[in-house]
Amino acid sequence: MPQAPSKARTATADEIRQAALEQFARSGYDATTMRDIASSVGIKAASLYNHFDSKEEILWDLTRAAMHELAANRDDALARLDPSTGPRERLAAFVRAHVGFHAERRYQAVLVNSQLGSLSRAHHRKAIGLRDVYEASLKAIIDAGVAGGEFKVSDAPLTTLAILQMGTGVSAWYRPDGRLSIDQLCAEHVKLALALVTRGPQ
Amino acid sequence: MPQAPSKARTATADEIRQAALEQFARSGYDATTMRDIASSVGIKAASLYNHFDSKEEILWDLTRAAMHELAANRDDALARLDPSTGPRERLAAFVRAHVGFHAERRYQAVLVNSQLGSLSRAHHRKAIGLRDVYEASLKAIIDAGVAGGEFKVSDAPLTTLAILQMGTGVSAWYRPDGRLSIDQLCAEHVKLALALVTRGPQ
DNA sequence: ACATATAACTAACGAGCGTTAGTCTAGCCC
DNA sequence: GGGCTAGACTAACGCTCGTTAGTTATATGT
Repeated sequence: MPQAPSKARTATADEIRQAALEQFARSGYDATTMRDIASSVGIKAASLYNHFDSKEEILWDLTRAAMHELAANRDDALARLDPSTGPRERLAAFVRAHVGFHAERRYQAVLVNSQLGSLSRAHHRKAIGLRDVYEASLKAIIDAGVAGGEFKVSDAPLTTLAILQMGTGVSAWYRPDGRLSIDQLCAEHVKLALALVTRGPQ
Repeated sequence: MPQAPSKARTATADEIRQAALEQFARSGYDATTMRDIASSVGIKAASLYNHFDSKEEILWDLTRAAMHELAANRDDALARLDPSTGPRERLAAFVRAHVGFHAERRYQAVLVNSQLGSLSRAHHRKAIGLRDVYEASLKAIIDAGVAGGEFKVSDAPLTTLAILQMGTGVSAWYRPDGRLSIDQLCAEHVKLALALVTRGPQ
């Protein structure tokens, strides 16, 4: 029992993280074995325990990091805006960040979107909490737009989920060699999201 | 090796289907054991093999049925329309059927949306084929609306996926005792979908 | 009533899983 | 240069998995 519990930032630990992320996202947590992960890194399964305490700890390490990076990515995008920026531009910035993350870092996105159920109960609760905060941050933008009269929505909570869900889905089908670049994808999604909060002349 | 290979429509087989559906949807295919399923039905794991040849066959039986019922549900909704019905009403009917299915039969929907990866390669291919046909049927409605000038979209394939994804997401969070009834949910989603194909005055 | 088929049971197999124990080796610090 | 430690290794444990074999009981059809 040598080193610090889990925060190890060594090169091998990062290789393990990378291999586990790809396989958890591609095949699912249950279908991925410790021997699979170790083999990708070029070591034996038992050696993984020099870097992580358990398989679930690897999943949680990855999930936690992905969710924090998703939030940080959004914060960066919104922080770049002038404080007086209106809701339309704030929504656009959120959607660009959201969709960009789900395309550019789709393995992390897939993990967050489909493997939360494999976490321990305590970690699952924390993940749901982070997700709720993330959702609330979009809802706040929409609510502000509605309050200011720039947005018109029939049901704000449902519209929030719809916008998130459109972008989340990107991680399921996006491929780097696809028809649209990430910038185009983000731009299209911004148009779609704005359409959802702008009741046209019916 | 007694009975017909797999088409058995006995009461016990249906109980097995029901139990497996719930647990596959709730916990995932890999995390559900044959002993879990058998226990829900009140029999032993070995007895499951009087009704199905393998665990994967249960999953495929359920997946296949769910996808066919999803398509049949859409066909019913569209068949009720007058042949001269315009694209807006056709899109509305599709979305009502799509969202209604994903709320009312969310276990089947979850299976189709998140457990396809556990199918054998041959079955997986068939499932992807059915999904592609389903997606194409929505795209055809959108294309028709664009061709007729009733719809204005920036990117038809992306808009198709966005509408599907909004509805698909419902199966992940809908609960029968939730804030909105299924009818309300469908009506809201129709509004959202129509907003996506109707470029307002920007 | 008796043969037959259906569908349950108990028992177990072989494989694979996450994980642990104990060992060996190479590089770093005094 | 000798001790120490990080991190790899081999071996194996205990468990659970899907599945099979063989047996038994309960209905049904004539």
